[in-house]
Amino acid sequence: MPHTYEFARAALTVDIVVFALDEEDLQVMLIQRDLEPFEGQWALPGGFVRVDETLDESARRELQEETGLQDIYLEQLYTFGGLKRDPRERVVTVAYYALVNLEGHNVHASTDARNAAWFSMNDLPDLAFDHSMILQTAHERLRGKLRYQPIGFELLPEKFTLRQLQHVYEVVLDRELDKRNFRKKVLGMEIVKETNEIEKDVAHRAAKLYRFDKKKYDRLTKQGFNFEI
Amino acid sequence: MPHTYEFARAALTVDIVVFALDEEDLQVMLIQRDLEPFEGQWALPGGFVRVDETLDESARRELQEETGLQDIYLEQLYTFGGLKRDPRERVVTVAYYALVNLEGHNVHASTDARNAAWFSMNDLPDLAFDHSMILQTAHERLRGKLRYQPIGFELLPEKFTLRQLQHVYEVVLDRELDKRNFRKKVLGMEIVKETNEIEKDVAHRAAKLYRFDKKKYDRLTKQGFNFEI
DNA sequence: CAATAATAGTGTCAATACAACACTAAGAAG
DNA sequence: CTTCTTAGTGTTGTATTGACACTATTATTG
Repeated sequence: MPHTYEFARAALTVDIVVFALDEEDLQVMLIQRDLEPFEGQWALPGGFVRVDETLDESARRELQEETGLQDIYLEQLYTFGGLKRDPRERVVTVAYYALVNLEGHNVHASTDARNAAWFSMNDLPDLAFDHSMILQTAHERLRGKLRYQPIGFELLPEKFTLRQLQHVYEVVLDRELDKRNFRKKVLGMEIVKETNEIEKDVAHRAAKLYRFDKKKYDRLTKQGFNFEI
Repeated sequence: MPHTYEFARAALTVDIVVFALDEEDLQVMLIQRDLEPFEGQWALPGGFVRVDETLDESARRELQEETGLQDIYLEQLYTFGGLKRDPRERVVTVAYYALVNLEGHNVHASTDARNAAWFSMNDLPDLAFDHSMILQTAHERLRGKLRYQPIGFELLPEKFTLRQLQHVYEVVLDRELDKRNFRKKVLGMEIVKETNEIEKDVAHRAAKLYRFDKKKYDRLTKQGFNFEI
């Protein structure tokens, strides 16, 4: 047994699972690769980490470059370090996941001469590298986190109806919720506050708009409050 | 703005937060560094990832080399990639946390001519690098995870009393639990099964020993059962 | 061997939280 | 003014939680 080993100086990338919500489904942003390997295939947005940036910075930069998204919810997910996950050489990737609302941000359909698009989580193409596994891990994490922490707001515009909020939970948790119980619970937690506006341009009675009460949320969190839904 | 950037080929390490439980406190294993930087200071066990091993393999190998521990609960925690976390050069570390029971494994007090020791989480020395932050992150994760998943068994020997199990929860969650309610809950979940043995060498009535019922646990988990305590 | 000391082991009840359930109100569209 | 669509609202039975105190068993000690 040798006394010295070759240490990995792995190429380091970040990959980002960007979730959003349309009327129906949970959506994820994918980018069509314009380079080998996996040229033409769909993949998660991401890229190499630069020497002068932290992992978080790198993830934010890639997101901005590839999708135009800025100032959104972003959280580190997991680090994937399989030996053969990139056929060229060893590449370790730090995966992140992000939540955006489609109304508030206008997402580049295409940047860097690359083709970017939203896909429903219920109708995904084959993905490059091990990105399917990363995506699955992100989906599980989102479900788990939403259950206990109010991150559903990140998928909605600043002002939203309780119907929309319920829809977030139904889509992500993949089960129907009772309207009355849901409203009781959310209003009971007192982490949304009513605005004096109502939704516009709907062909029926308009619902009140609410806003996430971050201050109250932070105060309750410090007291160890539990936001289970 | 240049068209090419220098990509990070960061040195990659793993660091492992090994938790155990003594009669009183949650304990963590630390190793006294015998090299610069931070020579003489206490640090988490860990080391460089080799080119031919995955991250998980690397974590298990380091754990084995530095503490003699094998076949224990090990889970990836978070990846720390701050620019200055190592004063020599950029080093990205993938942190893991592990749970062991002190009775079942005999842990090297010392390996590699290094000084290894258990420290109470309530009485920690200054740590090298950003290891205090890693340790804090691990502690939060352990608390969060224990709350919803039955990993408390990993800190106990194969056969244990309900008193011991309750103690795990009390120490990790840092609050007292009611004995009757705790027993009701754990037995109600049916994920422990009684052995026909009792504890030995105690100066009072001996308690029954139980064993974690992994099969039942797996079955219930697949059905989406929730193990909240 | 009797008394003591230490922990094992057990049940009830009140308060709270949860889940199931259906109708009226408001506004838009024709 | 009729119809359509979604907003908005309470009650009740059931299950879960949390608070609470005593007897049983075993080892130890005098």
